[in-house]
Amino acid sequence: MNTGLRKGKWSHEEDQMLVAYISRYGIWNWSQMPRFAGLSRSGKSCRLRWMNYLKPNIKRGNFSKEEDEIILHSHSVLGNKWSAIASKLPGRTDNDVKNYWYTHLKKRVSHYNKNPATHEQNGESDMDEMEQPVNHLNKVLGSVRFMEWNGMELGSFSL
DNA sequence: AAATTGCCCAACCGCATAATC
DNA sequence: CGATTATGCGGTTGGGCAATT
Repeated sequence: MNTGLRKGKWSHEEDQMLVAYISRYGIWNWSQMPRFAGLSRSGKSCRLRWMNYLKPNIKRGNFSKEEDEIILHSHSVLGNKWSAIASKLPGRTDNDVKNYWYTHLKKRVSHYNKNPATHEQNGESDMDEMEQPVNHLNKVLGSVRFMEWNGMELGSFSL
């Protein structure tokens, strides 16, 4: 049964609508919000998009060596507790950590476990180009609007 | 130049837990 | 209280792009 809700990648316009709505009314109920915001999306989809992409202060760009260390160590202690691991990394989301783990870190683990002291010396890190953490919201909203939106009390959203 | 393979990650799904009725 | 509804989490994957053949 098709519910008529959109799925898949978020368009620029949808991003705008979600941010515009949340910036005005905050987060009160994910499952009801999309119809008030004029979005043909499930609440789940909206929440995910916000949490992983549109929410302020999300760090983008490559992970630092320090972040690698924290993830590798935390994972060795906690296992696949992505949310718990991400909470140790300001600005990183659980999804990002999970993706990064599977795509970049997992292959290092056997070596890391056997030889934690030396795992650093092979220059296997992906940190080379010093790339600027592009704020995607600038593309979405334009920097002026973004600033006034980002400047408002984020605490009132309860993240 | 075209086809194939590999890599990456945004977003999905199902389920567990928490909140609300 | 039990039932229903909302949120949060982790595993998984579709599809785009890059690299390779």
